[in-house]
Amino acid sequence: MTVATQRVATHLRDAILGGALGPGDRVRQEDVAQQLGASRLPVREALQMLAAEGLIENEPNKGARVPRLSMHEVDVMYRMREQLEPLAVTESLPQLDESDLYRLVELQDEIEQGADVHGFLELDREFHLLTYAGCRTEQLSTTIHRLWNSTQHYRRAFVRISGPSRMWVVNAEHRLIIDAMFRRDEVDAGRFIAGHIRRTRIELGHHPEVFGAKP
Amino acid sequence: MTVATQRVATHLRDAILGGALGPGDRVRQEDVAQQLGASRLPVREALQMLAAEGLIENEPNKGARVPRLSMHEVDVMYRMREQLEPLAVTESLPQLDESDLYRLVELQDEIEQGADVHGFLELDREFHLLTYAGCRTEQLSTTIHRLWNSTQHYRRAFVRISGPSRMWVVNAEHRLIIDAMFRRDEVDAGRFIAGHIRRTRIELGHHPEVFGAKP
DNA sequence: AACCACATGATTGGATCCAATTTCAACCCT
DNA sequence: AGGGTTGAAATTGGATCCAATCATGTGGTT
Repeated sequence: MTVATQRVATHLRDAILGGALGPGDRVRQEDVAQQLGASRLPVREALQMLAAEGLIENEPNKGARVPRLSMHEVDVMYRMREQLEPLAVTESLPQLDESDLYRLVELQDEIEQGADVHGFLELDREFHLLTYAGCRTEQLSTTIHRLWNSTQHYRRAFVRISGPSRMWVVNAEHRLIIDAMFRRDEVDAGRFIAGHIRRTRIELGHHPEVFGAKP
Repeated sequence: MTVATQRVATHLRDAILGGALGPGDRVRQEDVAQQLGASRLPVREALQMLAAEGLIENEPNKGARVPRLSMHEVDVMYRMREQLEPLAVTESLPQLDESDLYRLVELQDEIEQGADVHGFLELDREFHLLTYAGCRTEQLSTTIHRLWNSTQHYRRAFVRISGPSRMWVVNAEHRLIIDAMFRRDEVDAGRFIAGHIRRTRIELGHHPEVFGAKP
C-alpha cells in the first residue's frame, strides 16, 4: 500500500496547503496518477486517507473535491485549537530540549525580518508545530495538524487581507510563548497560545469576505 | 469507491467496537474480503480510512493491526474529550429539540434499569453522542466520535472491572447533564460533562491492569 | 546443539482491465 | 426559443492478475 499511497497523499496535501488546490476544486484520479507516474489505485487510497483527514470530500461516483468551509465551521475549528493546543504544549514541553527552544527563537527572528505571505505562513506553521513536537500522543498531535491543514487556505486569505499593520501583536505573542517555554511554565505558555488563537479567531470573524464564494 | 468501501469500513468498525477485534489483533485483507464477499480492493481502501481514523495501524508490507494504547495515551485522549465535549454541547444544544432531550431521559431510564457490560456501553455511547448530535461542524463531531471509538476497548475493560458499585455516580452525573440541557444552559451542561469525563479518567488511572499485555 | 543461509509459502502492493454511473451536449418536441 | 430527453464520452468503482516483500521452516555447517 503505503509507499506509493504516501507519496500521492503527500503530493496532494502539499498542493492543498500550498494553495495550488483551493476550496471547491475537483481532483481527478487520472490526472493525479499521470502527474506522479503511478496508477489510479494508490491515488484512490490516498484520497480515502485525505477524506478521513478532512482535506478532501469524497462523493460516491462523483469524485473528490477540496471542501469549502463556512465561517462558522472555521470559527469552531479555531475554538477546538484553543482547547487542544494548550493541552498539547503541556504534553510537549517536558520532552523538548534547549536546542528546540533556540530553534523557536530562530524562527521568530526570521518572522520579524519580514516575509511574504507564503513565507510567513510557512514559518508560523513551523513555529507552532515545533511547539507541539514533543507531544507523544498520536491522536492529539494529528488532530492539531489536521486542524491546521484544513484551515490553511483561510489563514492565507486572512494574512493577505490583514497586511503587516498588526504584525507586532503576533510577534509579541510569539515572544511571550517562547519566554514561558524557556521558563518551563506550560500553564503560562498554554494561556498565551490560547489567547493568540482566540485573537486570531475574532479578527477572522471581521473578514467574512474570506469565506465568500469564488468568482 | 464508496459503497463497498463504506460497507467494509462499517463492518470492521463494528468488529472493533464490539470487541471481536482487540488491540494487537492482525487484520488480513483476504479474510475480510471473503467474509464480506468482496475483493481485496475495497478492503484496502477501508483500511486506509480506518488508519486515518486511528482505529487501525497500517505498517507497509506487513499488514494492518488494531493498535495497542498505553495508559498515558488513553489519559491524554480523555483530556482531549474534557476539552472538546463541552464545546460540542455548546454547538449542539441550540439545535436539539424537546424530543431529543426526552430521548436522553429514556436512555438514562434504561441505564438505571441495569444492563450487562455490553448493554451499558451501547446505551452510554448513544446517550453522550446524542448530546452532541446537533453539532453541525464535521471536524468537531468526527473528532469526538473517533476519541470514543479508539478508547472503546479500554472503556469496556474498565466497566467490567469496576462493576456496579459506583454506578450511582454515573447516574447522578447523567441526570445533572440532562437537567442542564432542559434548562438550555450549555455552560452548566459542559461543566457536568467535563467533570464526568475527568472523574472517569482518574478512576481509569487506578486500574493499570486494563492496559497490561494480553496473555 | 546453536546459528546462519536459503528456499518456499503466505501476504501485501501495484497495474491493467471491464462494468457502472455520471456528465454533458446535441437533438427533438412542443 | 425553451425545456426536456437521449445518447456518447468521461470518470469513477470493482475485480482479477502479476510482482514484490515478508514470514517460516528446512537443511547444512561449525
